[in-house]
Amino acid sequence: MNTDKTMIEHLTEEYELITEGLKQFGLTEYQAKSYIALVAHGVADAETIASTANLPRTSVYKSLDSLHEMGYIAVSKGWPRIYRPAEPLEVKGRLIRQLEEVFGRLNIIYQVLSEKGEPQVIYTIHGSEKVLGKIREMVRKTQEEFVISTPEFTHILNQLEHDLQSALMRGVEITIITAPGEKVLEHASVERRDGLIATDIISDKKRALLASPGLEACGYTNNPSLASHLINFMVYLMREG
Amino acid sequence: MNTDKTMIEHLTEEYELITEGLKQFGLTEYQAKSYIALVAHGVADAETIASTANLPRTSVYKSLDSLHEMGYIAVSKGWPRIYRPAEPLEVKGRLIRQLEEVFGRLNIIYQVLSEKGEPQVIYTIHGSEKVLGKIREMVRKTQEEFVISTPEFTHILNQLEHDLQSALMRGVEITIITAPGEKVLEHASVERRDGLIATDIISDKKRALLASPGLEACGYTNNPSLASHLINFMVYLMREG
DNA sequence: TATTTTGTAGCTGCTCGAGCTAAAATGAAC
DNA sequence: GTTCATTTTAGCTCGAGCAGCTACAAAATA
Repeated sequence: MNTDKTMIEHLTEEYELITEGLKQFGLTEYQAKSYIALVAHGVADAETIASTANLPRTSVYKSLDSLHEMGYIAVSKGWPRIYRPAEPLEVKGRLIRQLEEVFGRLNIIYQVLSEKGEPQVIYTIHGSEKVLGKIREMVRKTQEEFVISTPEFTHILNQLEHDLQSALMRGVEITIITAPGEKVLEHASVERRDGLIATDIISDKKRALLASPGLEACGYTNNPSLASHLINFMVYLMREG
Repeated sequence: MNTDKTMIEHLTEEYELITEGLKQFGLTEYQAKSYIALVAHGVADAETIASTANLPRTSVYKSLDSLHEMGYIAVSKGWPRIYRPAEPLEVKGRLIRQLEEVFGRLNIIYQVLSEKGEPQVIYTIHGSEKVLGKIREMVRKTQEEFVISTPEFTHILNQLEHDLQSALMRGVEITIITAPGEKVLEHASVERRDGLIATDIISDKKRALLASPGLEACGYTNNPSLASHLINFMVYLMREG
C-alpha cells in the first residue's frame, strides 16, 4: 500500500495539470482554480469555491466576475449569488473557434507567400525619410505602369521630381490620384478626389506600398500574388466609392 | 477614393486582430508580433523581424528564442541565424490537442458529477483540526462499513476513540490498514503495512476522504459515483502493490 | 587591425495579478 | 427598528514578468 501516495498525488497532479492547461489558454491562476472548483461542484456560492480551491474569499468574487464576462460561468441573481459553470465542451468549442479564426488568418498570409516561396516579401518601414526612399526605389524599378494615390502629391513631387521625370522619359505610364490643388506632373493621367487620407502605390502590378498619412510608416511588398490581391481590393473599393 | 484609409486600416486591423488572438493563447506581445512577421516573410533573420514588426532588435532575439522553445518556429545553425515559422496549421493542431486534453479531463469531472446533479459534492478542507472534524463526521455517519488506511492511526485513535467505539457498538465493520507499531482498535480487522504516506478513508462505499500527510489538507466527496470511482482506483492499486 | 554586423547580458520601469484589509450592502434575528 | 452575521465591493501593497533600453561580447568582413 505504498501506492497510497500515488492516489492523492494522482488527483493533485490532475488538478495542477488542468490548472496549468487553462492558464495556457488565457486564464489567470485564480480564474483557473475557481473554474475547476466550480465544475467539480456543479453549483456553488463564492464561499464554497474559496474554501474548495483554497483561495482568499474576497478574491474569488473577482475571478468569478471575470469568468462570467468571459462566458465560462453563469451567475444567478439571488442573494447570495449562486454560480454554475458553462459546460466544458461548450467552452472548448468557443476556444477552438477562436483558434480557427486566428490561425485561419495567419494561414492565408502563409499560403499567399509560400506559393512562390519567395523570401523577404513584406517590409514595414518607419520614418518618413525611409518611406520616401522606398518610394524612390519603386519609381526607379518601374518599367511600365505606376499608379499613385495620395493626398499630398506636391510633397512627394518635390522630393522625387527627377526620378518621376526620368520614368516618364523611358515610357512609364503614370497615373496620379490626388486632391484638388495639389501640383502634378505633365504627361501623366491625373484624377482629382477629395477625402484622400493614406498613400497607396502600385508599380507594374507586382509591387505595392501602403503608407500612413504623413508617410510615417508603410507596408511594402514585391510579391506579385500579394500585390495583385491588394490591387483587387483597391479596385473593388474604387467601384464602391 | 476616401476608402483609401479603409484599406490600410484593414491590414492594420487584421494585424492587430491576429496579435490579440495569439496573446489569448499564451504568447506575449513581442512573441505574437515576431511570429506574425516571420510568417509574413517565410524566412528571415532577426534584423528583418525587428524592423518589420517595429520591435527593438535585441528584444527580438528573446522572443524568437522562446518561440523556438515553444515549437512555433525553427532556427538554422548558420551565422547569422535564419528563422522559419512552423506551419500555422501545425501549430493550430498542437494547440487544439492541448485543448482536447484539458477540457477532456474537465469534462470527466463534469460528467461524473452531473450524472446525479448533486450539488456540493466535493470539499477541500485545510488545517488538521478541520480535517479531523471531517473524519469524525464521517465516522458518525457510517452505518455499515468503514475502511481507513493511514500511517498514523494512533493519532487519529487518540482523537476519535469514543466515536470509533460507538461505531463498533452499533455494528459497523471497521478495517484498519496502518503501520506496524501503531495502536489499533479491538474488534476491528487490522492489516499492517510499511510505506504508508497519505490517509484514505472510505465509508459505506459512498463517502471518500483523501488526506495529505499530517492531515494538513484533504479532499472529501459524498458523491456515490465519484466515491466508487476512487474505490476502484484504490483496489486497483492494492492489487498492484 | 579596424569596422560593421550579429548576438548576449542585464538593467529600469511598468503592468497586472496575488493576497490582503476595511467597509459597505443585504438579509436575518430579536 | 436595531443589531448582528453574512455576502459583496473597493482599494491597497507587493512581487513576477514583460517592454524597452544600454552596454558589451563574438563573429565576420575589409
